[in-house]
Amino acid sequence: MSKAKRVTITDIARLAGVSPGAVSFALNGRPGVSEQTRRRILDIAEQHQWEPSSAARALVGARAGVIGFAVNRPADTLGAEAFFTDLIAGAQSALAEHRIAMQMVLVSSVEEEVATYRRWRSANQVDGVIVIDPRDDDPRLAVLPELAMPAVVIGSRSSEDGQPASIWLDDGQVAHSLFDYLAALGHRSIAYVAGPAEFQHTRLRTEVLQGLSARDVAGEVVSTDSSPAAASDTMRSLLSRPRRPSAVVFDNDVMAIAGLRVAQEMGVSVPADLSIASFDDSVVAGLVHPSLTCITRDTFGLGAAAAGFLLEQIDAPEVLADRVGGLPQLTVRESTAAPR
Amino acid sequence: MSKAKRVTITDIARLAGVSPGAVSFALNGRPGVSEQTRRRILDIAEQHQWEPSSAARALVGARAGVIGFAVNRPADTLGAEAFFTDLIAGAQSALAEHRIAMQMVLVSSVEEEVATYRRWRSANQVDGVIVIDPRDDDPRLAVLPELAMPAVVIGSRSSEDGQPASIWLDDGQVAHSLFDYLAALGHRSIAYVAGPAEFQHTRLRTEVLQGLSARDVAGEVVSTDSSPAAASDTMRSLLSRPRRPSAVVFDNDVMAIAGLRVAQEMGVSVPADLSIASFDDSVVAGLVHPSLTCITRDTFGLGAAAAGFLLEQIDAPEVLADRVGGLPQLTVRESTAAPR
DNA sequence: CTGCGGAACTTAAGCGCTTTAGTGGGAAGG
DNA sequence: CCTTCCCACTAAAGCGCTTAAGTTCCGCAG
Repeated sequence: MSKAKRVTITDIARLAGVSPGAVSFALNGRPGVSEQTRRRILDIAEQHQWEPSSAARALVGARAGVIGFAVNRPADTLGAEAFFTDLIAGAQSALAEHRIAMQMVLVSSVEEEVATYRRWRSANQVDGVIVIDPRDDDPRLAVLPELAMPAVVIGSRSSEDGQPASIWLDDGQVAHSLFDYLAALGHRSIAYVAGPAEFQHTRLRTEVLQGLSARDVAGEVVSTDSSPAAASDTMRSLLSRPRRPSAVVFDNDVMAIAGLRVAQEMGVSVPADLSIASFDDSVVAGLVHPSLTCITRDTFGLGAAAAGFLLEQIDAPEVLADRVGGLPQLTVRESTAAPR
Repeated sequence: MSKAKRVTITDIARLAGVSPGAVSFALNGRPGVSEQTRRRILDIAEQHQWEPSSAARALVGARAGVIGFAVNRPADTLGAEAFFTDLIAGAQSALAEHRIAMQMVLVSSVEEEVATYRRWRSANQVDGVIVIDPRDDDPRLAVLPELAMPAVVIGSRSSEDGQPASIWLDDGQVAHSLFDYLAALGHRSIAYVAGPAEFQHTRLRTEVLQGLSARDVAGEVVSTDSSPAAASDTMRSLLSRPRRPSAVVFDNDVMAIAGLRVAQEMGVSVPADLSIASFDDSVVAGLVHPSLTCITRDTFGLGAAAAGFLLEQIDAPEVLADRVGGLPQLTVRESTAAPR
């Protein structure tokens, strides 16, 4: 097992009969070499399958060729939602063609997440980061600009000045399309089984539901930790009441499926006696019986958009205009109907 | 936004009144510094929140502090199965304490995967890789040793000499526990809706099923691309026959849920008229109605074990003994029963 | 008292790249 | 014919670390 000698910029330079500097210029598309020479160099590089060492690049303070993604969620519940994997897969698809890698790390608190960003910055380990689950008064949103770390936030909104650019999910509109639909069906008592209250989208959705009181719709919000177990418990207590809600909306598809099961166990017929819907879609949501009415978002596309946006920003840190991420749609399936 | 000057090994050396080399020795636990000095250096480092730049380390050929994970599956179906996310989450949990990051990249062919490994090696970008879905005659298994790239294979078996170490999932036993269970219930006609035939586990499971003919069990295998759509189609044609199988086993939970739905649509009662089971468990598998009998594997633990094993191997490349990864168990739920 | 071995450090080279400050030569301008 | 300028390119200095090859110095055997 001889130590495979790697080809370096010097080798390419020698082969092309130029200096390593010239190769660097050619590679990075900067002036200093003639078009003809550039082509020759690039050809030789390709022919010898040479790619610049990302370590060396990162060391001199140029691009690391990596973007970072710190996920702050309990590790064991990550797999339950398809959201992450879809998001990651989408981001990857956008990164792959640019030969950019994604570094993922699980953290267990916002503080740890911030520390991770600092570490990444000081070692020049990543060129930018994707941030999810923005909170009200989010420390991360202050740290990132301070570190001059390109970032894109996927979430409800941001856009105070000096905050990282964000892909803005119009959670208000999303909430409207679902809750309004239920109201229009005739539901006058709607329960919303939400995730942790500190997430911005939870607050937004809650506000929309409560705004429906103007239309004689009684909305009730239950905060949970987003676990299926919590969803089951909540559902059980909701259905044990003398006056049940006629529709229950869950924050994500797994919770909704858990809720659905409870309803079935308790002999409550869906959608005849109870409508169920979810703010997240997934393959299984359309596969269970009855299939679930959901807000369908192109999570894959969202990940791709976020990654693309991030790359743009790494290239031109000035441009900070927010973006709207895809248009979520209401997918009506079998689990919702007019109340009796 | 002044350019935040980063603290380097030289700063720490100066503060400790030693040379950078000494700091390096202290940091990496090698001889050359007294225990007393080592402590002092380490204290100062911590106090100034210094961590060595992984780029610089990687450049000199030492550890990159990153392990790689190239996933060769269609991007859009990744999210459907919880398997990946769980695996990744588990790996992360094992890596986090060692401050090792994981780099993930999606590839679309084995060739691309191999190319990725080569690139990683030549840029010293990762210290080792996790490989999944071993195939018969797998080119990856030959390339990795050639690259001297530490690797652990998660899969059915490997262990020809000169192949990377593997965490061995006893798919034979797994298949036995499920198929035997069904046979014991009295099923004499079992269909197995499998994934792509080139995966080793597919073959192993198939063999086990066919071995059951000795017990008068007629086994039938249908290869698919693992998509829920294929599962639905297969299920429909299976149930349209004059003589239906009395039990259908799916390669993963999403497929099983898709199959379940088809049965329900066609008015076939599960488990009274038909038993359904899956080789993969997930949260939702226990949540659908009827809940699914599954092989339950601690995927999270598997990821953690794989990552840990990989780290060991990076430290001591000689030790190559295979490992057995967790003990999968049969989780009997509502979807299986004795045939009429 | 000499010599020698080893522990505790220091020196300095070098990993593969980027980048700033040149250098040389040809074309344009006087 | 000489100057000036620009273009295409070279030279060389690092980036932050590791490591092989010293250098000191101290204790101890002879």
